[in-house]
Amino acid sequence: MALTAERIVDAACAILDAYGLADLTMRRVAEGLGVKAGALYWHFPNKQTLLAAVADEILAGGGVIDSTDEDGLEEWAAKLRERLLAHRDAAEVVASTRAMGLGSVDPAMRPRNMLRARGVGAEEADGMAQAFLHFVLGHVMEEQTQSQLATLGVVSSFDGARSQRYFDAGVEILQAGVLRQLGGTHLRIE
Amino acid sequence: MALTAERIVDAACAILDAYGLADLTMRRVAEGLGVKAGALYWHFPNKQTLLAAVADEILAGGGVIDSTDEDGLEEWAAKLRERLLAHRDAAEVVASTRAMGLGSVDPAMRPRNMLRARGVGAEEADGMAQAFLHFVLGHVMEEQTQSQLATLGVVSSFDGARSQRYFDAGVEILQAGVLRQLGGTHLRIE
DNA sequence: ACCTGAACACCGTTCAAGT
DNA sequence: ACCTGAACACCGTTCAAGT
Repeated sequence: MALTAERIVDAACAILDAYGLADLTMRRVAEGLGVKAGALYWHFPNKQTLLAAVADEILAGGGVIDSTDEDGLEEWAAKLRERLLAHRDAAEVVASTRAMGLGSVDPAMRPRNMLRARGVGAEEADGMAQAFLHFVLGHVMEEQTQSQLATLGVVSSFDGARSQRYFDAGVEILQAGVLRQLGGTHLRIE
Repeated sequence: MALTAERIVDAACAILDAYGLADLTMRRVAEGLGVKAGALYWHFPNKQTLLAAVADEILAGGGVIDSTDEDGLEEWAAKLRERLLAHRDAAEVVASTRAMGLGSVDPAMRPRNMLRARGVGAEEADGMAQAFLHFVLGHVMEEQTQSQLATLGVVSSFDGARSQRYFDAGVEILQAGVLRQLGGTHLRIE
């Protein structure tokens, strides 16, 4: 089997899911492919770039454009959260990739387009989309580390239902804020 | 000079400011103090704990409780951002420390108390404070990596004014969302 | 073109031994 | 009590050399 970028990304994802970001090392990815670590550097210039490809895989994962255009910001946020929760430490991977300016899948594109389609100006839509994205990433990041700590028995237990409520509340606040700024005419809650 | 936890934290902060989080290693901190790396482990059980102490220092830094109680959420957010921008990679340090459940300074306490003082229920205030905090941390995290990348010449340049506008816009959206929920029908979190 | 072998310059952490 | 010396088990990355 030839070593391809895709196979490397898949192996990296498998390690991420099974052991977490801390154990996602070039040596372990190589080992999972029956290859030496140095071989990976023919396909990726460095670890960061590989991680960015993993982030892209996470964000693009499953249905490509399954969400109908009728969906609102709340649905988008919920779907992004689901996608992140599907892979261990995914929020951290995406957040750091994003911060470094890497990754070709921009998770803020959809909300930005949704807002623009409803008449919001370019910069304003950008700001709103970023606010949503920062909230989702921050929330899921904390969610994933907390649940991980609970699994390790370091902390009592992780209350998933409570976390879900906090997420919904945050999204609702953001949604309400957007509504208010638009004069409540362009957007609908729900 | 005796090696104390405080001196170690100060040395770590100095390295953080000068070289960034990537270069904040136990060995370098020790070197800065004219001591061997192993010595640090008599004062801190591990690197994470030292980093948590650094996060506390960053958050508590300067005026302890200088902000008057008359300040609103916007002022709090602006001050937190300022504090984070004062140290390189500070947002990342605080975010990861927070996610791990470490650190004794809780940056969400003030906004939570402010909201509670205005009659918001406990869980609701929690959710709102978290939404604000996630946004601020996410925003500043990206701000700091972007400006860092600009310094390294990797990316064209960092537009501070634009970033400031985005921050203000995000805070305003959140503020508007909170206002709306306080004014009209209360959001039910359950 | 694609991968191995082997090294380089690091890490965090531990712990006997010194003082 | 507090720190050194020295090791252990790793890292990411590079690159001559093999095929």
